[in-house]
Formats: sequence, C-alpha cells, structure tokens
Amino acid sequence: MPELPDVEIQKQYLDACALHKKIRQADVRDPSLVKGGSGRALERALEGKRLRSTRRHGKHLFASLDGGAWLRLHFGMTGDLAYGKLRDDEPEHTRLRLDFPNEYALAYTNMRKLGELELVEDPDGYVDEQKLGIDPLDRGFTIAALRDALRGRQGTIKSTLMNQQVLAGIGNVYSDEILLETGLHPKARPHHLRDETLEELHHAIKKVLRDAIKARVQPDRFPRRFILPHREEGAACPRCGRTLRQITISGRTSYFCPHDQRRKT
DNA sequence: CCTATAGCCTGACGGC
DNA sequence: TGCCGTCAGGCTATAG
Repeated sequence: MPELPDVEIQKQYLDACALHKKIRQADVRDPSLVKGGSGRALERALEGKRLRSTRRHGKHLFASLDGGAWLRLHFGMTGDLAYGKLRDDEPEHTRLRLDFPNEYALAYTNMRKLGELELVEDPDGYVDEQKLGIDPLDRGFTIAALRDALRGRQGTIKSTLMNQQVLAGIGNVYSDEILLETGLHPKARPHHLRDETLEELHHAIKKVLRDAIKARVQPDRFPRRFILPHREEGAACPRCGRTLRQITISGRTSYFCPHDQRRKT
C-alpha cells in the first residue's frame, strides 16, 4: 500500500503515539531489512534514545533520535506501524520493535520483506544521495518544478510519475488516480504535454494526494471519483460508468478509463 | 544518459 | 482438501 499518502498517515500515527518516549529496548527481528549496518548496531543506536520528531520525503519516513542521527523507515509494499501494549500479542511479521516504558511498544511490520530500515545522518543528505525527486507536497513543488522534473523524460507519463527520482512519493495506485483526474492517457508522453495540461496535472497531483490524506487513506472515505476501491477487472469508471481498461505499464497493472482519458497532450 | 524487464519475498486466491 | 500458478500498491540490478 504505502505510497506518499499512506506514509504521511504513518508519520501522523508515529507522531501521535511514539514521540518523546525513552526506547528501553530495540529488537531487530529481521536484520535483512537493515541497510548500511548490522541489526545489532541499529539496536544499540536506538536503545536509550527518544524519537524527537519526524519528517517524510516521498515514501520515506525519517525519525530523529537524541544525539542527531535519524532512523529511516521504508515500507515497501506491505509495511505498517502498530503501537500499543504489545507484550503478548505482537503483530505478525514484526521486523523491528521499540519498547517504551509501561509496556507500550511500536512495531514495524512487513509481511513481504521489501522494506528498509536504516540509520542515516540526516534526511536531506539521504535525499541528495539517492537523487530523489521533489516531494509533491513540498512548498517548492510549483508548476515550474513539475516542468523541470518532466524535462527530457522519454517514457510514458505513468512510469515517469512513478519514478522516484522524478517525483518522490507517487506509486502505481496514485499515478492512476492522478491521470484520471487530469484526463490523461497513461501512455501519454511527458514532453508532449501542452502548458495547460501541465498545469492541470500539477493541480491533480496535489489534489489527489491531499484528498487521500484527508480520507486517512481509508477506501470507504475516498472521494467518489477515485478508482482505488474498484481496482479489479471489469470495474466501472467512477466518473462515466464505462468499463475501465486494465493494461500493463512498466510491469505494473494500471487501470484507466478509455473514455475519460483520451488526452495525450 | 534513458527505459523496460526480471527478480526479490510472502501470502491470498482461484482453478483443477 | 491440496497443489500450483498468478498476482500484489515497493525498488534494484541488469540488459537493451
């Protein structure tokens, strides 16, 4: 699940429950998710510290620790957080667990092990190193910034939107939503877009992501115009009612409306 | 430099 | 019931 809106909700969740509490004990249950060091080293870096604040860039969540380092969490396709009195009923697939006073704990779970845990010096440095694109909810994400990001891209608009080095945070699901909102065909070419279309795309990116966050990424709260609750073969377009097409782009299953998404420029 | 593809990992689901 | 193939919203390494 975790794309930008999902990670934003994870961030709010972590902020609400796990900040400013002493980490009595840290347990890395699966060191294979730990990047740039051993599980033991990560545990030692966390124990005795507090999570002071969080930041998000795209699909990455960063939590600052006493002493200056940051814990980076990436959720892959199945990552999640769970906080509570986890003493006896720890969630399945817990890969990292932070124990706080009074038996409360935060569990980072991930069924498929495609996520990442890492200690980094600071989020900006990580973003630079990885050459991640701008986060579309950052202040700096202007129409000009979008135009720059799309410049020189030769692939489809759909795969370009999902490229984390172009824009950080959009994945398979939300790229479909954004393209429907804009009326663009997923195989449109980024460099063919007219200025007016570019402006509409810019607006749609922000609107879709914000609306998903407002809905707290719960499908039953999404705006009616979203495809998301209906991602299956033969589903109806939430706008015009015609049958959605399912195609593969860059190996990902995409849904689009052949009627409402005819625009390629 | 760019893009498309296979593969990583586990679990759910449908068909036989 | 059990087995098998397919697929899933992530990203990376590799090939073209």
